[in-house]
Amino acid sequence: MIYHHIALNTILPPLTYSHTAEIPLGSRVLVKLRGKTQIGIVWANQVQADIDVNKILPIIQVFDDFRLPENWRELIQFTSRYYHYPVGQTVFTALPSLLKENKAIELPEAPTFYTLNAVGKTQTPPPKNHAKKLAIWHALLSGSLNLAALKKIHPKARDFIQEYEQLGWLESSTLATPPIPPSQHILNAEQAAAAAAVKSHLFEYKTFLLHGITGSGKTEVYFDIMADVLARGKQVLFLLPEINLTPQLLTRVAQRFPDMPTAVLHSQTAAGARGRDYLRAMLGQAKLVIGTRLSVFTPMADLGLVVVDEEHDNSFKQDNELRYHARDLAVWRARQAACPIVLGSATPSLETWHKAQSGAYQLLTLSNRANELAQLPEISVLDVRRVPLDNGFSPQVLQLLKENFKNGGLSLVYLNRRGFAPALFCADCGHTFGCPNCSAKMVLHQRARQLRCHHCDFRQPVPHSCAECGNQDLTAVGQGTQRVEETLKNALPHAKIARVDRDSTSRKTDWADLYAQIAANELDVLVGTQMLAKGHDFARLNLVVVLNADGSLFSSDFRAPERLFAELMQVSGRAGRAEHRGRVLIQTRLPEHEIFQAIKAQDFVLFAEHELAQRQLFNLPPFGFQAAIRADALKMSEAIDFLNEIRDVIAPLLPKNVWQMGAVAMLMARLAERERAQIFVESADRAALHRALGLWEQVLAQYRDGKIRWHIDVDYQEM
DNA sequence: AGCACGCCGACT
DNA sequence: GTCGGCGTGCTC
Repeated sequence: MIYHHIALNTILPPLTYSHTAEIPLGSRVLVKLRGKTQIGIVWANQVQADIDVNKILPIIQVFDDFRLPENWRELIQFTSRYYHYPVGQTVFTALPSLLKENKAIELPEAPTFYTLNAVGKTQTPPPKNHAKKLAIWHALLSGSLNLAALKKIHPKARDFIQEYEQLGWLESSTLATPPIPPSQHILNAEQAAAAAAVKSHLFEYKTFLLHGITGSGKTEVYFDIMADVLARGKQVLFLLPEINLTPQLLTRVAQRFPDMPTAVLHSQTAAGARGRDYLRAMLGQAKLVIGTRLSVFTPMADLGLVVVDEEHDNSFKQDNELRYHARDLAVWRARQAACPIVLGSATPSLETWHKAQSGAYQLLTLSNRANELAQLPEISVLDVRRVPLDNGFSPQVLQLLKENFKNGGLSLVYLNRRGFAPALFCADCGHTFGCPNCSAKMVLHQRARQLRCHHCDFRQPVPHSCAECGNQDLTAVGQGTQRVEETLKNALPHAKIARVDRDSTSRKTDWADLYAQIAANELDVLVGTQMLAKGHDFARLNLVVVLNADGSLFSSDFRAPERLFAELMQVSGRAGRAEHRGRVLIQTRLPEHEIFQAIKAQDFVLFAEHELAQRQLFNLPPFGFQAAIRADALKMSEAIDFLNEIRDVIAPLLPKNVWQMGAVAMLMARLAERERAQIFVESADRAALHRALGLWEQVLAQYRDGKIRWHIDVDYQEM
C-alpha cells in the first residue's frame, strides 16, 4: 500500500489515504471522510503512515483527467502559510466549483490553428477574382489562425482548409498564438519609454510600478508589452479590481487582441464557463487571462507577464475566509515564473510606492495626459469651520449646484462613506486629538466620557479644552450625512436627482440605464459613494462636490487618508471633458491638513512623501508589518477578554522584536448581531511576525466553540 | 422513557 | 468545517 496526503475542504491538514499504486501529485481523487465521499487533491505521495494503519482508508477513485501543476501547488502552499489559513481550505478557495464536483471532467478541446507550411508557401495564391479565398490565403501565409478567426473572413473557411489540408499545404497546431494586428495607437514618448523598460526584462522577474495620472494612457502601455509577450506564445495574467466597473477595458482588449484565446474570470462568470476557462489557462490554450482577485489562483502553463491595474485598489484584498491580497500574490507568482510584473496606478499604494522609491521596484512615470487637449480639473478646498451646514451642505456648495443646474451641467455629490467613528475636534483651531503612543486618532466614547485609541487601547478622560489653543468649544464630529437627497430636493426642486449605490445599481442593466439617462440629459445631479469614482466616464459631468471628506482625517485607521487621497483624485478625474475644464469642490474643517495641499496640486508624490514620513515615525507599513487577530462574540467584553487572555499566554514566548497591542473594538464594532474586537501584532521583521502568528494559531486552534469565533488577518487593509 | 439541546472531540 | 456521541434536563 502506498500512502498519500490528500488535501480536503476542511481545517484539518492533508489526511492520509492509501492506494495500490502511487498517484501523481495534484491529481483529483475521491475519498471518504466521516463516511461521506469527498473530492480531494493529492498533496504528497509516498508518505509514511503517520497514524494507525488500520484507520487509513483507501482512495475510492482517481481521476486521471488532469493534474494541478507543481507551480500551482507551490502557490497554494505559500498562500496557506503566509495568511495562516488551512492548506485544504486554501486549495478549495482557489479551485472553481466545476473542479470541486465529484465527477470526471471533460477537458476543453484546444482549437486547431492553421498556417501554410513550407510546401504551401511556394504555391500560387488563388486568383484575384476569388477575393475571400485570397484573403484567407494571405491570413494563412502571415500566421496561425483558428477556424473561428478564418470564418470571420469567409463563412466557408472550413472548405478551403480541408482542401489545403488534403493537398498537404498546411501545418496545424493546437497551442499556436494568433497574429496580433498592429496597434492603431501610437505611443507618446513617455509611454514608449515605459513599455521599452519592461520589454527589456521579459525573461526575468522584475516588478515595475507604472505611475500614470488619470488619462495618461496606462492601458496602451500594458497593451504594448502584452502584445510582445503574447507574440512570443507566452501567457499574460491581467488583474483588475472589479470587472463590472471596467466593461470598457474588456472591449478594448477584444479590439486590440482579436481572436486571442482569452479567459475572463470573476465571481460572476457562470460556473461552467469559469471551470472551462480555468482549465484552458492551465493547459496553455487561453493566452490571456483577465480577472478580478480570484483569478490570481488560475494555474498557467507558461506565464510570461503579469499586469495589476489599479494596484492600490482595496478590492484586491479579500476580507473574509482566506484573507489574501491578490496584488501581493501576483508579485509572488511573477517571481516564481521569472517574468516581469507591472503594477499600474495613478495613486499607488504606499507599500508599492515605497518599494519603487527604494529601488526594489522600478518606477515608470507617465506625467502627461495622452490627450493633449484634456485639462486637469480645477480643485478647490472650502473651509467650513465657521459655516453653518444644512445636512452637511454649505451655502456655497448649494449655490454652486444651483448654478450648474441652471446652466444645464451635470453635478456629482460625492459622499465619503468612511470614518464614521465620532472624534473630538477643536472648532476654533482645527486641532484633532491623536493618541500619544501611536499615530491613530482618538475615538470619542460619549458614554464612558473617554477618548480611546482604537489601535493600542490607550484611554484618557475627555479633555475640557483644546490642548493647542485652550479653546473650550470642543465638538464631536463624524456623524454621517444621511439626508443628502432631501436637502438637495429642497434646494433644487426641479432637478432630477439619482442616487447611485450598491442597492440602486447592483445589476449590469442598471448601469446601462444610468448611462442612457445621462446621455439623454435626463439627470442633473448624481449622489453616490466611491463606486462612482471608478472607471466610469460620465459625459457632461462638470462639477463634483465632496461633503464629508473629513471623516477620513479623523479616522483611527492609519490608511484612511491614503484612501481619501486616491478616491478624491479618482473622482476628480470624472469631472470635465477635453473641451471643458471640470470643477471639484471639497468641504473641510481641516483646510490646513497636508492632504489638501497635495490634492489641490494634484500631486501624488507630495502626498506620498508626507504620508510616508508619518508612517515611518510609528513603524507602520511599509516600514513595519502587521496582522490583526480578530474575535467576535455576543458581547464585546467576551471578545476583548478572550484576545487579551491569549495575548498574555503568548507574551512570554513572543520574539523580542514583535509587539502586541491591547485588544480593542473594531471600527465597525457590531456586525450581524455580533460584537467584534481585534488585537494588532506588529514587527519590523516579517519572519518574526509570522513566528508570533504561528503561536497565536496554535493557541487559538484550541478554541473552536461557536461562542467566540476568530481569525487572523495578515497585512490587514481596514480596521 | 423519550426527546431537545449544547458541548466536545474526532475526522485519515 | 462538520458530524455524531453523550450528558443534562425537561416533558409526557
